Amino acid sequence: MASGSASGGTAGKKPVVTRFAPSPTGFLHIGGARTALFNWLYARHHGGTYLLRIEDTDRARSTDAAIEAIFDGLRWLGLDGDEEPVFQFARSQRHAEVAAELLEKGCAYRCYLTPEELAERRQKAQEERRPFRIDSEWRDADPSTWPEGQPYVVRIKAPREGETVIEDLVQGAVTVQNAEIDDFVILRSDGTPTYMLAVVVDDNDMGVTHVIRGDDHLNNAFRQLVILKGMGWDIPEYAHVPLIHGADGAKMSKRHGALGVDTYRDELGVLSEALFNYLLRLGWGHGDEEIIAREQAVEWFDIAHVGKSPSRFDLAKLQNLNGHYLREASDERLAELVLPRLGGDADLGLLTRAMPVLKVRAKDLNDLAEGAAFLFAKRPLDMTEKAQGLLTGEARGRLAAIHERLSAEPEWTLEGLEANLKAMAGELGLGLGKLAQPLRAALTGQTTSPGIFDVLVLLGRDESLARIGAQAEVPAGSQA
RNA sequence: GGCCCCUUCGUCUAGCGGUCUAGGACGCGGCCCUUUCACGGCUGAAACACGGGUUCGAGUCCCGUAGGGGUCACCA
Repeated sequence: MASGSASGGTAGKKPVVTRFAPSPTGFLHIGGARTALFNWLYARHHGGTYLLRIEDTDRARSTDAAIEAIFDGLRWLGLDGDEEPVFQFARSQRHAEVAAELLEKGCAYRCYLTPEELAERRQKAQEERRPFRIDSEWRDADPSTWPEGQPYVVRIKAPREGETVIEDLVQGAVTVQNAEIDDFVILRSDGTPTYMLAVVVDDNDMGVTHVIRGDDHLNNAFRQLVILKGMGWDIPEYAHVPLIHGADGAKMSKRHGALGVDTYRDELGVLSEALFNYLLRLGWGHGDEEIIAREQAVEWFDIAHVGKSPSRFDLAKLQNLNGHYLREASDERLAELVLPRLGGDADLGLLTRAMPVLKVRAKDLNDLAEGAAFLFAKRPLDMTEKAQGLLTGEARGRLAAIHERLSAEPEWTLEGLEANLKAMAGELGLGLGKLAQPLRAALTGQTTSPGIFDVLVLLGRDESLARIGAQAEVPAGSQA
């Protein structure tokens, strides 16, 4: 076999099966979430199946907390698998069997080189400034010469001549010289499988037809092909999606702002549909469309429009999108999401009623909580510096007048209050702002808030008058 | 360093040889709306990395250069 290609000959005919296969060594980060999204979307679009597999063969680095965090993140985004997730470690017996079969077929060999010997050779190669490629003397050793009772790893016997082509759905035709592919380890000396073996076996056994993953795996695909061919298994379609980079253009890592999706949800107050939409548009597009809901995404999604170049994560755009979805969300839902972000005194009913005027000026749940805080503040209100500045002696005098006038307000409705205060401004020959701004300060302790009449109505007659009175009663000039 | 991949406004992208004096979105500036802040509307600045080809014609195809990224484990 001098050359070959992986155009996924038979895979196209079968019902689509995709999979998202994170390793549970940390939270579900943004890049993983997008990979999951693309897999989910592709499966849904083609009426196929989307599976989950936890790649926990690295026992030292895998944690239950990470597994839970990943499931939690996926659930939140609505990207749970269609079937129970597969745990890779539980299948190591099967992996070992495949390694044994490869050994039997002569597609793999026992390599008795020790890690120390390897390190030595590697270093020597580096000193001589030549590329290091494993060239084990065990590759062609007769199995009868394999020493029993000594530790060994199983290495795949990779072809050394010719070239291999992968027709990647995203990257197009990618060619690699077979000489570049080394005899990588498939079974460690302790008998456990390596990732390279495990993925291939599991993808095969799970019936995966389309491998959609980050393009940091592109080189691995060529290695995995060696195993696939050795076993004579069907070759899946590959789609290597470019990575998401941080704002600085480098691969996202924990140091480069790769946050867990839980951080976007809990700390940044992002809605899941906003993150869904944002992630979808990172690296994929459909004409000029920007706002794309879940259903629409399923209908439109295709690998053909996945870009080939890496994209940078832009928080500002996510926030803008989030603002859009916030305005679209129901008041009840938002109130429930915001309630825990407020102190214990918050009232769900009032919060819900305030939501329509609160959400138009928020881009995330934190903004919403901040904007709602005045509703539940206790007297005396904390004043921001700017609000304090608004409460001049003159302003306090006007507040006293407003207090008197509003005390007689019969209805306390938006319309009534607006008419009343506008009339008052007219009578005094003042712009409405001269009344509204001090009033805003007195009622909210801030210089920005929802419309002042909305504030009055939300707070209600008693609380409004009390807050106005509290600021009006202070004698002019005595403030700090 | 070897190998692989990528390259349209600051960012995400549309563009699949002529309809591109390059479109949309975020961000940024201005204007309008307005009691504040937002929202919304209008508007402005802002890009085909560079050099060669191919072609009647190139952002779109090919090659090179530069730049960027990825990958080179008994990690995944």
